[in-house]
Amino acid sequence: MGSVFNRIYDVVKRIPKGKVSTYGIIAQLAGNPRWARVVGYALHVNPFPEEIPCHRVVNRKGELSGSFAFGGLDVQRELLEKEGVGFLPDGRVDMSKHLWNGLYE
DNA sequence: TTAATGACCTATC
DNA sequence: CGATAGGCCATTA
Repeated sequence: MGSVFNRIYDVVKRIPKGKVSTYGIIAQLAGNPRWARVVGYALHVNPFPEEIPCHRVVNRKGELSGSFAFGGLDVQRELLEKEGVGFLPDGRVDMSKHLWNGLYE
């Protein structure tokens, strides 16, 4: 297909287990740092939720998305915790420890 | 083709 | 620190 969406999906698929990433970083890895919103839209229409780990994608603050299409924020939180991702008392993801910047897999 | 939309981000008050 | 405003881009109708 070659569209931007596919690039975004490809990047999201590369997120290692136990790591999380932000829309901005994914956009940057996809090719353009200004595709943050496009990333959100791409995941919103997520055609293959089983292959695209959108639960590992959070916003800049580390908060989980409100319009999560998997089953709710609780499910996403459990999935992340199950993968070893730590959460802060605020209910946010510990970005300083689990943030994936695309340097490794 | 034009206009509208959105799971964002940054800067400013 | 919280709230507000603006910008940004591809995709859809």
